[in-house]
Amino acid sequence: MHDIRLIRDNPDAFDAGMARRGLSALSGEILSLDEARRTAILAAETAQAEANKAAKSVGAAKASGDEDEFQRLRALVGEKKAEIATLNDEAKELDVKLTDMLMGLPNIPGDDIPDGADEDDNVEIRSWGTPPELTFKALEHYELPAVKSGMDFETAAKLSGSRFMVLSGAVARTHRALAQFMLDVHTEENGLTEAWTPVLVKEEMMYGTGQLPKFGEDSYQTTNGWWLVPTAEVTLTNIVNGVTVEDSYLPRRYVAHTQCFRSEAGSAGRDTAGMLRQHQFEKVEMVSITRPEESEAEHQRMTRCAEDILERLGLAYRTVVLCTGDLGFGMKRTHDIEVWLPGQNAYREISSVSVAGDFQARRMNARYKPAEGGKPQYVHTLNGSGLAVGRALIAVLENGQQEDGSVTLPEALHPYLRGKTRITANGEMV
RNA sequence: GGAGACGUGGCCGAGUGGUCGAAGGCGCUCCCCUGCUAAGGGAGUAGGCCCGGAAGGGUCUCGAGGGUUCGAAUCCCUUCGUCUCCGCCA
Repeated sequence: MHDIRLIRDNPDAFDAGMARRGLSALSGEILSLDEARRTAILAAETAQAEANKAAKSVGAAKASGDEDEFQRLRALVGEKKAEIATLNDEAKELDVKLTDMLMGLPNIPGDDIPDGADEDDNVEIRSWGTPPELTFKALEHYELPAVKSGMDFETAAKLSGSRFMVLSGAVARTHRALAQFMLDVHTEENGLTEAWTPVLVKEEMMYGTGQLPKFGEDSYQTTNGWWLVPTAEVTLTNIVNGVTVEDSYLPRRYVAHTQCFRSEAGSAGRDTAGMLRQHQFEKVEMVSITRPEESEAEHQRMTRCAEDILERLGLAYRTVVLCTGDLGFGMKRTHDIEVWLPGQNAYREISSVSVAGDFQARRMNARYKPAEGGKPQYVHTLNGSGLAVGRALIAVLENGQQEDGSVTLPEALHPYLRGKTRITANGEMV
């Protein structure tokens, strides 16, 4: 959410920021609403102050035995009551209106990110590794002989419908190994704190990180009002919801491995084959809570943490910075990391690492006490996948495919597979 | 799920209708005293919002929301959470 004071102080800069998001100038409307709100608050509080003053005198009048004055003041406060209620309602209504408006507006893109309409305008900032040169026609993951028996979409469709999968045998085990591997690297070498969180959350938390109010269709809600998290960003970031932490708490770096649930409402027909885009998937998610001055460096650090996983797995990738048109609602800057998928002959997103600045912190009211003293300040928040486990599985399978139909598994995973190194063409792990 | 208890400032803990944003203690900050890692004395020590150039003032907040009342931390209702006992359970 935006700071109304900043909009007041510099409406043009605000409008310019929104313009980069393709939104028309809104500061005029916002500021007139803000002014009406403040006028109403002033009126309500003035009336309240008068009533409070009289109410305080009532006791004194009673004590001094001045019955007339006592009755007069009683009546006065009684009269004020209705007036106050009306003024209060008005002020509250305007305040809600303003908050609703601000809650619906996206974050202002960072100065350094490219303008653009869609993903075609994203800019590559680095790449690593080279796509394997295969002497045979590369298959997609679900076509691989080694995978066929371990990835069952028909049974999944029977159980749950489309965009679900059932994994079994060597494929299921590789999937599990990947998640364990990522967690170990992040906790033992990248300095992140492991967390385990709910995947059902209160509605308020979805507002905190920005899924609501605008993107409710993308997620699932239970009949009693819980939301299924589309990413552990929701739980990990909202750990500091409503909290003022000590300076020493920062920077705080979490990593969690959770299920994620997405309706994929807007992507009908896209990536329907295989397990690239599912309603339920696993992700190892990183979240950092930082001091404001640290968040930019943290964004680089977190991006490296994600890239690190791919490098250890020997998977070629490229990292792009999203242009304004592709940038998520609550983010200032996002790095997408795209892994090479031989079966698609393309780089596909496997991680998205973003810095939100104080945008989420304002929504959550998450603050810290600066070491140098003074008022509490909003923290900055960042989140990134490290990595999407299902997609990592796809990448490992496709990049390891051999001409004989078997799959060679990355060395980094061998310890997690008790020394097994490959999946044979008939789906056996050996 | 049933029965009961509780939820106050950084912490502990008073406070059952008025002068309580809230005693006292601890902690912390500053100052004084003290020739030395002790003791003592004094002052200060929540946040949001509104007005104001500032100083300062107003308002709200005693888990949250609503109500009773001229007036609520104190009474009533709802709700969330914690604890104890019983039941159930991965």
